[in-house]
Amino acid sequence: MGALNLAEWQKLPVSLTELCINTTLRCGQSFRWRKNDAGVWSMALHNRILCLHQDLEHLYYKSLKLEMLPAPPNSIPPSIAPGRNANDSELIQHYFNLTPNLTELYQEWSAADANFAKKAPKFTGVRILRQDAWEALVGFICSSNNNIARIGQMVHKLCINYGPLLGHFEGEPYHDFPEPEALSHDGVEAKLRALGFGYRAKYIHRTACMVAAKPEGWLDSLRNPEAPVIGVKPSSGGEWSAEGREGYRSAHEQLLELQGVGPKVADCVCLMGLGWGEAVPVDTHVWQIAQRDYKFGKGKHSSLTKQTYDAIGAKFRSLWGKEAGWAHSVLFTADLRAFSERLVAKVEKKEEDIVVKMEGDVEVEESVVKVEKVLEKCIKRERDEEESKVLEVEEKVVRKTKRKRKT
DNA sequence: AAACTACCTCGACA
DNA sequence: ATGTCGAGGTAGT
Repeated sequence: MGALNLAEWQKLPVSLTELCINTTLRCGQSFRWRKNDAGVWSMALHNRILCLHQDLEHLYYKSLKLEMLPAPPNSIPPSIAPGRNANDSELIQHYFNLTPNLTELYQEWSAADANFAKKAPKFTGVRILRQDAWEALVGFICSSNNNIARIGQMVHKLCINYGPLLGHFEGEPYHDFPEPEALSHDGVEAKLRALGFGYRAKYIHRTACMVAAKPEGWLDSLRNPEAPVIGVKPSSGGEWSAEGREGYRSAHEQLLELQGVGPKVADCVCLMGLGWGEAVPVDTHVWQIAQRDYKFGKGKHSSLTKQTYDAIGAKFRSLWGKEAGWAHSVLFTADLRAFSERLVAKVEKKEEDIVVKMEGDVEVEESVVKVEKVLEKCIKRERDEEESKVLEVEEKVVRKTKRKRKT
């Protein structure tokens, strides 16, 4: 751990069950956050470089003083009302969507759904961010047929090549996310292809052209009025129904007109960029969850057609209610490969103990390595199965360890 | 409507 | 060492 002088930071009292940035910032909602060895998260956001750190009781934050040139490069900070400059505290409350009581919501979802109650306890503090809608749109266009690591690389390349430079932190340049106009010029598609975007290059360029051609503020006009940009008073989001509110359905429909935007991407933008909590993006993970835990995958809904897609969303909305997309995100996170180690955390602890005890014994170290490989396979094979089965695997692996140690 | 197929790239795995 | 596979889908038949 590096020397973190947290006394210099601002802080907000937040429990890990209300917000866990370590999970929330890695679960594939946002693709731009970086974490250093000292446990500091950082990202360029709204004309500043924001740094975060979290412990058991507080979320610490500070934004870097930028030795910036007179004119801010990007005169239109996204998600903030024109002419208004949010302070760090406002920005964090807004970005992390801190108003809803997540602990209470988890309780409600658990009471309504035994499967949620079973899966959620190891994945508390997963909160839906309020990201800039345009950034979310482009990020999720990149997500098609892709993995989270590469999406992050692609978004990073977009910022480096087209986004305004805000400053440096720990020797690294920090760029804001590029505006639609910056991605709408001729030659962008070719360059993005050269940068490794593949077929998504065309989608990004064409969508940027379409959005740039719309009236200023068009994307934010699709927001849930209950979750407006900073500086605008919230108003009613409309009447609730299992199909979703009218405003949500309208936003979804309009997003579908953009290139590279299908139902899943549109729902991601609705949920994470436009504040519509009932949006339920159904991707391959969620489709698998729906089949495994919610009886989809048979008869009428044997494949993921548009009709099945809508039925899954309606099912989850009727089960979890107005913030169904939030609950869905918890289960999605629980299924992510990147978090599968959490299901066997105890084993890893034991491994560490063994290594420490037997330090200096070459033979044993080798056997430990072998066991780790076995563990990996177990994790991969078992990650979709019940926790009880994972526990069985734990015991087997531990016994194997002991045997190998003796030989 | 539903079912197929092509689509870029990259790291993991055999 | 080289081939195959699949990753948070979408657009076009």
